[in-house]
Amino acid sequence: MLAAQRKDLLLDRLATRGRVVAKEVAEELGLSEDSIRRDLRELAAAGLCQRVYGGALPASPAVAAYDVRESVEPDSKRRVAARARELIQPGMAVILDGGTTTLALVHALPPEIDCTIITHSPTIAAALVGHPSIEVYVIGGRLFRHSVVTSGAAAVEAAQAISADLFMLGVTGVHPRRGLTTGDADEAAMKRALAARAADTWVLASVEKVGAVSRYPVLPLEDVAGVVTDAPLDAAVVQELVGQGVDVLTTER
Amino acid sequence: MLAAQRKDLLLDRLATRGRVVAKEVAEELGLSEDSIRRDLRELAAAGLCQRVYGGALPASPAVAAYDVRESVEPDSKRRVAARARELIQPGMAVILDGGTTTLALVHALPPEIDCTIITHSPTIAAALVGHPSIEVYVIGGRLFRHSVVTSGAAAVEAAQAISADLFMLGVTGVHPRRGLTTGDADEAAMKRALAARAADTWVLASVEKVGAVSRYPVLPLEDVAGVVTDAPLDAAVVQELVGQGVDVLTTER
DNA sequence: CTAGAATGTGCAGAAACGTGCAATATCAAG
DNA sequence: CTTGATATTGCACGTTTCTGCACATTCTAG
Repeated sequence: MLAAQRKDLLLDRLATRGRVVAKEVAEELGLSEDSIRRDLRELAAAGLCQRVYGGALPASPAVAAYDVRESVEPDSKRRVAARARELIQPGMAVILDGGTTTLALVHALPPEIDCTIITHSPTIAAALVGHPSIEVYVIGGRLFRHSVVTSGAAAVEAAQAISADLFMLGVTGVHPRRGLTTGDADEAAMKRALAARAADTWVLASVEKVGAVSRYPVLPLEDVAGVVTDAPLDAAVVQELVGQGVDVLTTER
Repeated sequence: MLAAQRKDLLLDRLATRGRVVAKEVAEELGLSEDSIRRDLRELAAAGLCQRVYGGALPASPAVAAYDVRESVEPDSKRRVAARARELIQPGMAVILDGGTTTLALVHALPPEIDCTIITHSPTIAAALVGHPSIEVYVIGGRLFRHSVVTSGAAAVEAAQAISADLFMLGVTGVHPRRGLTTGDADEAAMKRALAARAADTWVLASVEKVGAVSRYPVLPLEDVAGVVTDAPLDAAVVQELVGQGVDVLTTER
């Protein structure tokens, strides 16, 4: 086992299990705790994890991540959600991605609206209980902790069985040249699978996402109907998007 | 369980339940109250909580509004959950039914337990995000509002693809002659489908369910491994259940 | 006021840690 | 193929941290 491989494994474990115990990994890989601790020390120095007594935790704790994200730009998310809500008409079938912005969209929906919502996010599904006239369909599969959605092979397969008018897509990066990106490969594939099942895909991008780029590509900008954002219309990045023929809905009046 | 993780857990509990009782957490995590108290002392020193006799409260009183939720959750459900938790061993695959009792079971689970949980309840799935070492699998389908679980043909079909060691079943009626019953026909069918996928089915029945009968039959008592309840062992109904060969686990010591 | 529970402190054993060092593996140049 | 430089790994040892217990003290309910 190469040292670099081992570090990847450690990061992977941090992402999926939320922690690494030095003793456990050492035993599992058949080498000394010293080596594991050395790796963790280097990862921590690179800012990729947080060392604690006994092992390490994610730099941005996977569990806390969701709560923390909820507090990032809440006003911006609410404004984007309010604008995106106008795209949803009675009778439509809409796929909602996971994430805090789409959750804000649920809260922004009129309680009496009559439509079908399909989602792979347990959080979104639970939030929709308060809307009795909405028919809710949950896409099952393995739960991916970081953003609290189902993904993986089973989820993609389940997604093939549905079709919808709209897909409200959340990503962590919207960039004029790099397109739409997110932080996890499996999640990116799931988003693509969902986009393929909807007639139109709209991207919800609160202000901090516009111009950002994450590691894994989701879709090129040509494949979406447009972007709903809170970024000022005259910002350079927004103008660049418009210049590429992307339909940009802003919250400005 | 890492010490740093334990502090995260304490903060999480403070945020979601509005309080922490040192004795409870110590028992749950299987370590001494001293350690919990030490943690709480340090968190208090960092201004992250407020120590009180017996445990701690959130530092900011705004969060304490959730205290209400805690008090409406009947102790009976918590006791049943604590007893049922002992049936779950590391490495098992467990199907969790929806409902408040199974949700209490999730809260009672040791955070570091290493097992697989399969559920058709988005609420349960979302609650399990706090348990990084548990692999969570969500059964998709149409959302049935009353108890916030997926059911219907698609959900039953998805359930066929899984198998488990245990099924923790929640019903609204446990009766010596009428067996297990619930309030919705579709939901009853879903519960049957799940029971068929597990080696053993245990019924979680808080005190008000024992002796009650609802409209739709779920399973006969012969088909379950046993009942976990909070009802007194010497109650007539419980004796009648035992007389029928039902294995009854009570919370009495 | 009193009994029982919760608390703080000091202490000791166990576990984890960092550092220095030696053995081994890897690799490039000669 | 050999040699020397470099990196990796495991071990030893002294240090730090964590944890549970004992005991004296403080707090709360009745």
